[in-house]
Formats: sequence, C-alpha cells, structure tokens
Amino acid sequence: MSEVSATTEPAPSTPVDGAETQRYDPHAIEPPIARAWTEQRTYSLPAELRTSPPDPAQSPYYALTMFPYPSGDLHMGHAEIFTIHDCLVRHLRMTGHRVLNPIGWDAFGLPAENAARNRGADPRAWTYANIDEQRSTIQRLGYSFDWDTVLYTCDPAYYRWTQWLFLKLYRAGLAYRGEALVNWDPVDQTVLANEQVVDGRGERSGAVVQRVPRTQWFFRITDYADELLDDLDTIDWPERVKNAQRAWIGRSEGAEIVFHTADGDDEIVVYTTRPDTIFGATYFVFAPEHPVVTRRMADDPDYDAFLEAVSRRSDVERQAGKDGYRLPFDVLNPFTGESIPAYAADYVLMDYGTGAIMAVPVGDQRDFEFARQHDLEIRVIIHPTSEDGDLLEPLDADTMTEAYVGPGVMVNSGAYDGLPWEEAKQRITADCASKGWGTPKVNYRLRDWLISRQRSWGAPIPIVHCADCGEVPVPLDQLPVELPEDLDFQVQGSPLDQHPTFKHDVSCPQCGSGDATRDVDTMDTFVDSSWYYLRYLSPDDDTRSWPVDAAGGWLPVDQYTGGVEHAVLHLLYSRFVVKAMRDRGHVDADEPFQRLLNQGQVIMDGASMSKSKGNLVVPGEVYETYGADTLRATMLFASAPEDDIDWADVSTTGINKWLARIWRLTLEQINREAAGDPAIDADAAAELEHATARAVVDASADFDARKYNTAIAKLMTLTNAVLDATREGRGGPVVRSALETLLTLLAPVAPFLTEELWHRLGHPDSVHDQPWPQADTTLLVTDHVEIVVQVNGKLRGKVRVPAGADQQTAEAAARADDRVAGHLDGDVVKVVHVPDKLVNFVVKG
RNA sequence: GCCGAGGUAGCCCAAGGGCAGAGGCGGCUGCCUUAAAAGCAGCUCCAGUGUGGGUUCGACUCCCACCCUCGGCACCA
Repeated sequence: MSEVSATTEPAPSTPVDGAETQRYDPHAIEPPIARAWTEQRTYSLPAELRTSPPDPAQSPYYALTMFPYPSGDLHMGHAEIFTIHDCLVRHLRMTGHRVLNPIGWDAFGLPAENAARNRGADPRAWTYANIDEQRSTIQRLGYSFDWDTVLYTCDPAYYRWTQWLFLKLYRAGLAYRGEALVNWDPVDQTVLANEQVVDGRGERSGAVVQRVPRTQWFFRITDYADELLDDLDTIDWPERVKNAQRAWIGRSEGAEIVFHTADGDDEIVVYTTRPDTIFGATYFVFAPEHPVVTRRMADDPDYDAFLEAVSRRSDVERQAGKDGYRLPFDVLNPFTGESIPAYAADYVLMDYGTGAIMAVPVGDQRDFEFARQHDLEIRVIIHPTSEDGDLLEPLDADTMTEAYVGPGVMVNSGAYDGLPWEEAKQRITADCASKGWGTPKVNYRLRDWLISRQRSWGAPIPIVHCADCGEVPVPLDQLPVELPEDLDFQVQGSPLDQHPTFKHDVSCPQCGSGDATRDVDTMDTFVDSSWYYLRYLSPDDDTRSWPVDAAGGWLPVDQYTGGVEHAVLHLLYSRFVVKAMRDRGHVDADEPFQRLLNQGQVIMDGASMSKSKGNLVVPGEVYETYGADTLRATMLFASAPEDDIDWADVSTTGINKWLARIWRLTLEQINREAAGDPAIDADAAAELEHATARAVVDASADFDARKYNTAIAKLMTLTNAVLDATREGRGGPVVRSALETLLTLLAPVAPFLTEELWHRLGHPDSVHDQPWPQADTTLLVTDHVEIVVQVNGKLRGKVRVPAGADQQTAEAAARADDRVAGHLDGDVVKVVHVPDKLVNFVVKG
C-alpha cells in the first residue's frame, strides 16, 4: 500500500501507487486463464451425459458450430463464427443450460493433397500441424469448447465409421454405382457433385467443368426429395436458406405423356408442366444422348460427329446457343394426330425428366428461340387474359418476340377451346390418364448425390470389385479400409490407384478369389461432414458409430452456427443422412439442425479479404495488439450476427478503451473499499440502481434475441452510468453491485477481463458460473412519466403526469401547457390518448 | 429474368405505428502533463429516414410502384 502521511487528506479519486493504477494488460491476464480452462477441461461435459439421453430437467442444449477445415491458421471468418457461437454458449450456461459444445476438424480435403503434390509435404503431417495451430488460437481466444469431444475426419477411428455409414446406405439400396454424365473438373482431376459446380465452374478450382459419362458412386438423396422439401417447414432456419434448398430440390408438378414415332417403332415419354399447351407442340426434341436416338442413329457418322461436338461442350457453352440436329424421323402428337419433326438438341438435358420434350414455342421461351432459329411453326393455342380473366390482345405468331407464359384461355385446342389454361391443364392430364396416354407426374430438379472422388486424401470407398461376385462390400468387422501411409503424390492421376499394394493386395470378401481389386476412389468430403455432429457424442467409441439412445435425445442440434455458403451442400446432405439413418433405426430424429444462424462475412472496404488483394487481416494480428477480449467484443459490436462486418469500419481501439475503462473503474472501486472511502449519496445511488436494473432488462432481452451488438451498447450505457456516479471519487455498495452486474453481463463477450476482475473483487469462484442477473423491476417503476403532446400529429410539447394517468388527467395537463395551448385555436374534433405515452389533439380549421 | 436482404447524421449503426437517436467511430475545445500518449470533462449547430403515391389522429416503421446496393438461383421442359 502507499504510505499516505497522517497529515495529508486522502485523495480518494486518485490512486497514488503504481500497483493500484496498473493498466489493463490483456497479455498479462488472458494467457494464464486460457491455460487453466484448457488444462482443467473447464467446459467439458462428463462423458456419460453425452453418451446417454440427456435429462430434460437439466435444460440440455446442443450448440454446434461448423467445424473448421485446417488449411492454415484461423481466419477472420472463423473468429466471427466462433465468437458469436461462444457468446451464445456462455450466455446459455449462465441461464441454466447444460450445454454440449463440441469441436473437431473437417480434416480430409484437397488442400492437403495439393500441398503434398506441390511441396512434397506429407498430407497427414501438414493437416495435423495446421490443426495444432488452429487449436492453439481457439484456446487463446477463449472459446469454451468441450475438448473431450475432439474428432478428426481424417483419423481412421473416425472414417472407419464414415465407411460404416456408406455400407449402411449401400445395404439399404441408398448407395449405388451407376453411369451418368458427370462433372469433370480438369484442374482438380476429379468428378464433382452438382452442388459443387457454380456457373459451370468447379466451386473450388474455378475450372470450366466438362460433362463426361462415367461410372461412379451415388447416394440416392432423391428418394427423400419430398421429405427434404416438406420438412423445411418444421425447422427454424433463415428464410433465404430454406428458399435456396427449395429451389435446389425444384419440385414441379405436371404430366408424363406418351408419344410415338411416326413409323410406330418407338414409344417416347415426355415430361411437361404444361400439358394444356399440347396442341401447340409443333416439334419434338431429344437430348442428344437419348437412348432412342443413339440406337436409331448408331450407324450415322454425321450424328456421331454432332454427339462428339456436344459432349465436348461445357455447360457454359451449352447455354450460349440453340443448336439442333434434325433427326430423320417424325413423332406423332397424340392429341392432334399430326406428324411433327424430331430434333436432337443439347438444350434438352438427359438427366432431367425423361430426356425428351414436346416443344411448344408459343408458350416456352427456349422452344420459341429454337423455333425461330430453325424456322419451325409457332402455333398460337392460348388467348392472353388478365389475372381476372378479361380478354387481352390475341397473340400473333408472326410478330411475337417472346413466348407467352401468362394466363389465358385455350384456342385451336379442339375440345378444350375456351377453357382457362389451368382448367385445361387438369382436363388434359385427366384425359391422358383415361386414354392411357400418360399420367400425372411430380418431378424434381434434385439429382442423386455423386460421392466418388478420384482423390487420395479422403475416406476410401469400402468396396471390393471381384471378377466373379462383382461389387462386394467390405465386411463391417474389416473396417476401416485404411489409407496407405506411403502414397506417392508425384504420380500422374490418382495416387491411391497407383499405390503398389492398396488396389491389388486384396481378396474377395465373399468368395475369397484373388482376382479382385479395391475401389480406389474416396468419398466426397461432404460425406465426412454429413454426420460428425452424431460422432461428437462418443468420438472415442470403437464399438459403434454413435450411441443411438443419446443421439435421439440430443438431436436435433438446438442451434447450429456457420457460414451461409453451406446453404445447400452440407446442410442438405446432413438432412438426408439423418433421415436415412432414422429409417434404419439408428437415430430417432427427423432433422439434424433445428435452428440455424448464418453469420455474415468479414470483409474489408466492401470486398472480400484475400492475400492477393493485400487487405487481409488475421485474428492473430488483432490478438497480438489488443488481446482476445477486444477481438471478441469488436466482432460482436460491429454488426448484428447475420450482417457482414466491414473491418474497415470497425474500431478495435474504441472497444479496447471501453474495456480498459471497465478495468480502471473496477480497480478504483477496489482501492476505495480498501481505503474505506465514503459512498455516493442516496440520489446518485438510486439513479445508479435504476440504471443497473435498466441495463439488466435491456441487455438480457438483447442476449436472448442474439443481438449482441445492441446488448453491448446497453453495457456501454451502464458503464457510463458508473462513470457518472463515481465522478466525485466515491463508491460504496451500490457501485460495487453495479460493477458486479456489469461484469456478469459482459462475461459471455469478454470472458478473460470479467474473470480477472471478478476474482479481484474477492470472489473465489468463476464469473462464468454465476447465474444470469435478474433485475429488481420495482426499481424501474416511476411515479411520474413524461408524455408527448401532439397537435395534428406534430410535436408541440411535453408534460409530466402521474404514471397510469387517465385521459382526463393527461388531457388537462396537456391543455395547461403554454406551447400546446397556442396551437388549440380551432375546434378540437378528437383527442387520442395513449397511456403513459402521448396525447394527440386533432384540430379542424 | 426469378427469389432474398438492405438503403436513417461525416462514418458504422439503433429505433419495427407514438419525442428520429441507444451505442460507437471520427472531429473540436478544455483539464492533466516539461511535452506527447493515455485518461478525464464538455461540445458535435448540419439528417427528417432512397424516390413517388396510399392507409392512419399520427409512418423510418404498414401497403403499392419505382430506383440503387449486396447476396443466391437460373436452358430443369
């Protein structure tokens, strides 16, 4: 303590000793606390709570954040996700929940393989080195994960069960090998799922994707199309994500209608959503690869050339034009009996519908463009109407410039003339059915999930190809099919394929024949991540994939936090896996994630951050300068969780000053208490109590609504109130109480600072174990309120009235105000009174 | 083209029928200091809420149309 001479008046507001004025130094206080949390497993749940069904009495809560891919140290996006997530988790714990908060690594993937090829790195060593770096950053930043749950998808102990999942799906007929036109990425040298192709380019490599026929493994996700669509209504996700999934599934209702070739040799089914327009079908189009066409044209070198040219085109090129090939036969329109020309054109896709269409140029823009280009008949079969059914100008085939897709009544359509198009659609569909010409049909845009990858840093597909038995699943007790340690990444093509023993050193599990090879493809890494939230329940269990009872109790995940870039891919695949596993009795849940929060992006000057743009900020730098609490609070204060953060607009220094102010105010209070300084007076105390109660109510509402930016604003307001109250250098119990409340409310945001100050205030326990503060709402009740007085809706004055005053009282008080009276010259025709809020006089004249 | 989200002060952003301003940044002035930084105190006069209509006693807020910005989807018959 300082040596204050007895003759000197105490100077309460100014600490005189260096020890008491010590500055806020996050680098001194944070690391020891972070170390203790890690070493003592402070935030781990007892394992038995994870492996058995949770007890509802403990308010169990499964909080999940998307596990990181270890391509280097954490970036700002990770820091934002984890900060939001951790704030949520810490707040939940303080409000009485038993929170399961696991972490792991999505550790298979191409970057490791590329590092191996380009730099000779060992993919495993490279991956685990990155994981170590990320883990250390996560711990320094105070994210309160359960370190007992850690899993790595590249660990045989994990991918053994990824292979188990594959085999379960295989046994159920949900995994199959089939030939299809697939997306080939020439840069990454692998096929891609449709979901991984954006604008015709590989999502990862950016290379223009080619469509090539290949035999590959698929998961039959289309079996669940309807349920995946319908159950979107049962989950609490952002509307834009649900819409993205709805669009991706692409359900449409129409009919399949049977056409015949004019020679009567072939029957061809088409799918259409507009059976009502069939009288306008003036030509017919096949996908170039359609089997009827390839069979009939088998000996035609000219067609071969066309097919060859088409197959070389990327999707981007395909969309550019309306090329077609006139086939040497016609097709009969079942309704008109007419013979219409048949074409092959690549605007018709083999893998949607039936791969053939009836073309109605008047009502379909693509058909219209094709008809114009190839000089085909455009037949008007609909007369446009307004939405209300009023007749509009008729269409003119010669002058129209685009297809008509609006409402109308049928014309030139035989018995259906005069019917509104929707009614015609129903009648024609029904008539098709009764005549045996077709059936109603629901179609989806969703395709099966292609999971084969010609890559080697992934989970091997557990299948053996036997010369006699065909494809044979590896028995469950022989899992995992392990990746060899000594893959050579310098070879051309797939290292796994060319490994000296992996492929051939195997016998058929069924017949024992040595004439067998292993499947050399690995699974899409999205398979790894489609079930990891189940594995978190028992990551070390080598007897089962997950505890079934516990999974049914913990799922669905209560809150999932992560980037919106997974709107379709990962989130759709995970939903499929849960539904498929549910139907096999492995988990009692319909959905994996009940509630989803998509955090915004961290950008810089309106653009995404990247090394090449030179605008990259990494969490490590911010940490080095200001510490973890400032980084966290800055992230949370910068914007609402869903909104983007433009790092150019944020002020780490402002937040840092605020935290330093809380530090100083608390140490000053501690000094005053030690010195026995006087307390603030009663009025100031009452005011501060009121401000504290106000902050508890307001901040709690914001925390509940996950609006951490405004919650922090409320905490700043309380900080300012403490500052005001202690200006005279006095403190006392009300100030202490206000500070303790502030620290408790701030704990989820700035876990280190609050913990340190909590201890310094004399509490041996952790601030993070405190119950969430409850406000004394009686402090918020006031006997008088200020109400607004308007005349014709314009503000004319303010008056004080007793709380809860009736209209008569309020009106009288308002009329007594000089400023108001001056505006009440005309007739008052109406008075609007909103209790405790306002009085509005409506004046005429 | 279709579907979302959003346009509020010099800047980032609050307010979701009832006083346009919670919070921050930046700026200015003063105190403290040999000085600077930090800290503290005070000030920030200028927006009427993208544009045009409508509903209402009253609209940033609800409705309609349009403009701009940012995302997502897009030859799916």
